[in-house]
Formats: sequence, C-alpha cells, structure tokens
Amino acid sequence: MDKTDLEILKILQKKARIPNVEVSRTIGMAPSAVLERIKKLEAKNIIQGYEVRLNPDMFGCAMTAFVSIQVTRPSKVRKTGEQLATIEQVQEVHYLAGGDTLMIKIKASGNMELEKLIQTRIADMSSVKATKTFIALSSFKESAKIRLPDEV
Amino acid sequence: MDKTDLEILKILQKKARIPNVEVSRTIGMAPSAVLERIKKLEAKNIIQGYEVRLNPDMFGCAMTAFVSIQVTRPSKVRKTGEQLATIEQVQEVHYLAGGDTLMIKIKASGNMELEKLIQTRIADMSSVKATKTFIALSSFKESAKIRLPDEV
DNA sequence: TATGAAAGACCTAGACT
DNA sequence: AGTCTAGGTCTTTCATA
Repeated sequence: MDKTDLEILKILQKKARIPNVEVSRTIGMAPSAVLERIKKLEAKNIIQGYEVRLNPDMFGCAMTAFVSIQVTRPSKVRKTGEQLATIEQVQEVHYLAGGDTLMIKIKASGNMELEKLIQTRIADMSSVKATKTFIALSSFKESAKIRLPDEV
Repeated sequence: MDKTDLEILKILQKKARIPNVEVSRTIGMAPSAVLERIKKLEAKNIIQGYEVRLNPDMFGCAMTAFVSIQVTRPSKVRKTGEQLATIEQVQEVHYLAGGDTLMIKIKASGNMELEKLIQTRIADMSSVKATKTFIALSSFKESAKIRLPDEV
C-alpha cells in the first residue's frame, strides 16, 4: 500500500459507486492501472465491500438500541458473539474489555420488535446472564468512515 | 416506494457498486427504468449514499471504543452531539434515553490516540460532565445493513 | 506496475407507449 | 412508469514498456 492507494481509498470513501475513470482522472492515472489497484485492494481484504447507506426511518427501522449483554462465563464470549451476529437486526457485536460483556447495536421498528428480539433471541440464550438495554432517542452521526493517514 | 424499489434496495444492500444493468437483469426490467428508480430513491433521501467498507486494522484504526458521555444539562445534548460528530475518529453519536447521556463510537489507532482524543476534544468540553470508556477487544460484526420488509 | 488500444459492456437521454 | 434505441462513456483485457 502506497500513497496512490491511499488517494484512491480517500476518493472511494467520499463516494463509493463512482466510475473508475473518474477516479483515474482525479489522480491522473490510466483507468486500467486504477482498476488493477482496486482489485488488489479487494483481494488483500483492505477493501471489504461496498455498502448502500439507507435511511432507516423509511423502513420501520426507526429505533436504534444498544444492548449490553453479560455472559455467564468468559469462555462463552466467542460463541455467543457469533450467534448474536447472525441476527439480522443486529448491526454490530463487540466484546468489551472489563466485564465479560458483549455490546450490540440493534435497528428495530419499535418497542415491540425490540422486546421480542431481546426476549426470544437474546435473553433466552443459556450463555446470557443479564442484559441492559439503551434506547437511542436521536442519532447525530452514523458512518463507517475511518481516518486515513496521508502517507504510509 | 413499492415492491420493486425494495427489490432494488435489497440487491444494492448485498453489493453496492454493482452495474445498473445487472440490477435490471435481476429484477427483469429495462436498465433505464431501474436508473430512474434509483435516482428517485436518492432524491427522496431513501438512499443516503454509498460507502466503502475498509479494513480498519490496515490503517492504524485497530482500536474500537465506545464512550458514554454525560452532559451537564439535558439542554446541552444537541450542541454537544453535533460537536462530537465533527470529530473524524468518531463514527457514531447517539443520544441515549434515561440519563442525559451521549454514546459515541470511536475508531483510533491505539491507547495513545484514544486518550488524547478523550482528553483534548471531549472531556474538556464545558458541557461534558463525565465520561466512561469501553474498549472493544474484538468485534464479531460491523455493518450498516438494515432489515428490509418484503412488502410495503 | 504503468500505459494505450480495442472490444465489449454499460449508462443515459429521449422518443414513444 | 415502463420499453426501446442509439450515441457516448466506461470497463477490462492484453500487448508492451
């Protein structure tokens, strides 16, 4: 990965789904060279994918919630985490340091769906000791952008 | 928004940066019709954008942390939230119900950057009463996908 | 790794249903 | 809202440096 790769990634981070040629024009390189680089970045798993960002409010996913989940034993973390990750409404699953705790982020249509999810798919897992739910009243930012260095 | 729109969005959610024609072939419609629909979805802000998902480990953003931030007064929530949202390393800012608390998600290169961020950009805001930091040891899932209904 | 050329695929506006 | 057409643009492979 060099400076050119970083330039490409910066452009894509601003707006994925941009024509290849436009990228190549911006950085002053032949389209085929850019294509090759992007392909390599994908192959090396530096680019992991391309996502649409949909407006959740339009799909009955107006509710964002975080649920802190304490597992019964530290050894249960991995399996529990993987199982939680399979739930469609669960967008994120993180293992937090300090208390045998998983933190998940959920998008649901409302109270009802959230309650059902927690009760029928989370709280009833044998490895789940306790849950604490935090409901977001509003969200000021939601992005997957990361800070890219200027150089390697 | 109808069933066709949902079909299109489902395809894009699986893989944005897919040729338009392929979408149109999948749903059995003329490319121009699909283009028109996508444009409308963008104009209506149902599609908010397209993002690359980069592998954070490759950019010195290996550390994910959540910081719970208590503000001094409920009335300070909005301004504080907006200000936090401007920080590049802050990917998410949510206002949580129940305790005048903002929850943010940070991607940083490591302890040092995280500490510096918290001390020089967060804890020193006059509206910030207290912070609690949770560091993720591992992440099982990170996605922006939402569950789309089958019908409208 | 980059370029340039060439063939084929894709995009998109416009006429029409 | 959708189809079809057609020109222009973009993608992608390959020969070459």
